[in-house]
Amino acid sequence: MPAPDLYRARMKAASRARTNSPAPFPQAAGSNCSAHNCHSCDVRSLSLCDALADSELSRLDRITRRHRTPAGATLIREGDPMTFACNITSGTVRLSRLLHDGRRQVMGFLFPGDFIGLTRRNRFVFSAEAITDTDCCNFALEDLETLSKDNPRLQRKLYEMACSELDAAQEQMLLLGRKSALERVASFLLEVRQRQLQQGDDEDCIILPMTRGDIADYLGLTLETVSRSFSRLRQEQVIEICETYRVDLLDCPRLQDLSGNS
Amino acid sequence: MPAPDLYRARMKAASRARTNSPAPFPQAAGSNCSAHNCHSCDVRSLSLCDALADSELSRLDRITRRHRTPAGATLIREGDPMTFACNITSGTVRLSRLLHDGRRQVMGFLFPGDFIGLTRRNRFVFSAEAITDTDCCNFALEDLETLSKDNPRLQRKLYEMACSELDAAQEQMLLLGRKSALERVASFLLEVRQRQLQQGDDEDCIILPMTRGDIADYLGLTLETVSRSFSRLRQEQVIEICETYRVDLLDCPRLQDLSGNS
DNA sequence: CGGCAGTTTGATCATGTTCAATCACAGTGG
DNA sequence: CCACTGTGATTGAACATGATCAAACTGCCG
Repeated sequence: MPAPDLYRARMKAASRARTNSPAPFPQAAGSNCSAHNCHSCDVRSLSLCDALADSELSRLDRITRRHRTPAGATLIREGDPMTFACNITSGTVRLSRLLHDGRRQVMGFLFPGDFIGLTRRNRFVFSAEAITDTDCCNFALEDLETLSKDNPRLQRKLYEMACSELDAAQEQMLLLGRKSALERVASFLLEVRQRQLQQGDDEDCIILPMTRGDIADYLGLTLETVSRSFSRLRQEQVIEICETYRVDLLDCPRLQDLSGNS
Repeated sequence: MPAPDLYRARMKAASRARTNSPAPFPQAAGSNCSAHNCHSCDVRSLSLCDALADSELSRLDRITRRHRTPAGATLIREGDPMTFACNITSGTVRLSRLLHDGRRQVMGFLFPGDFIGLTRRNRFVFSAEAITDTDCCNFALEDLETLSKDNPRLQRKLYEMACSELDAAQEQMLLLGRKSALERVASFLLEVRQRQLQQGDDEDCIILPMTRGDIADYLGLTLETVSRSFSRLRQEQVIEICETYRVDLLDCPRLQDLSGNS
């Protein structure tokens, strides 16, 4: 059973810990994206907006359904019919898949700008759970298809997003198939750093809103092994664990070496 | 070092073993696909053809460069600039990635109809090697982009291929992250069966043109572990190893159970 | 026949898992 | 205010799965 309260506490603390914490959703709802000054885009930019000309944005607006999901709650349940796609605008989401006996594989962590729905299946094969309070924009699949039919740029954008995800998935296959526990954890820390750089947080102090168990299920390890790897990196002065969910990357070049990516 | 001669021998034997062995490339070069009666499509159907109206096929024809690669030879070297995409029309190709110290992860095996080039990177991050003699159609990336720019159906087809690959990659992440050795091997056999069903070989006797080492590097195991898993499945009467590279699936339901997919 | 590449099988080893105890921290209630 | 509780993290010890090392086997080709 998840513990929404604790998750929310973690989220709040993590949020506080960020130097320039962005305005949360309720305030941002009426604000406009810098590129288009439009309603559909959020502060952090809704990735589909980039693909649309100003004149087409109102159509996107009309098919957009905003949702807020509290930390610990479920956005999508494994097996749900795939009737909509979803764009995260704030928060962190965990995508995971279960084997019949309860073994879990976390397929990925989603941050603002990330998209759910790049699949040809007619049901979701993973569940999506909010790790922190999460805002997203949902689009009925048929609406999105209608819109993309006469929007080559939107179609192109979807294609590019799928390709990017594929690149990331292949990177993860290499990690899961061939890397040692320490290499996996080092790679993970660098991946999170990379994501947070893209978000504009340009420090070497990274926020990990997910639990050690989540990280373990993402890396194909147990939470104990993840914890031991963190400890070892700390002992070797490569990282500093400021708080459980806040890690300072003291020596990124070293971390790069340890990640196995030459 | 690869052993081209042996690979070729394996391929020939495997080919002979198929009941309805299709005509190899040299003869098929002038033949036309059933759907369009066109030059670009091969007997086994070139996936891009499906997306094009008859009138547009000549444009595809003009940018198509056919290649034959002998077994054991390299189509793409890791690090090569991504200047072209590639559609396999016959044969089997291995996509693999190396870690600096030589550990190898096989990202996938490609069969007729499969496509290389669904990425946003400007260099190939994997190498592609022909396991058997292989025919493919190459397209300069800029030509393909020009063509897809005013062909929404082609753009859509590329998007769908990327999504399919993504679904497959996520399946593989679950396998690599959470399945036991035996479950991985069982899943692999069923995957190959599924692929060969799609190719029209509707028997429970599957052909494995790749070596045990290739399979191991695909499943994140060692070749010894793969071999032992095969032996165990044989002992338990779930499969019969007719020849090294030909396996009879005696009990598919059982294999399904053993694969971990409930 | 001998050599070679690939496979199979056995014995030993090591990495990461499992089981278990303790710690840390926040929230809660007497 | 402080003990009590619950969740998650850390650390230790024993264990197991799969890796590594090694030898024998198979089939093909020269």
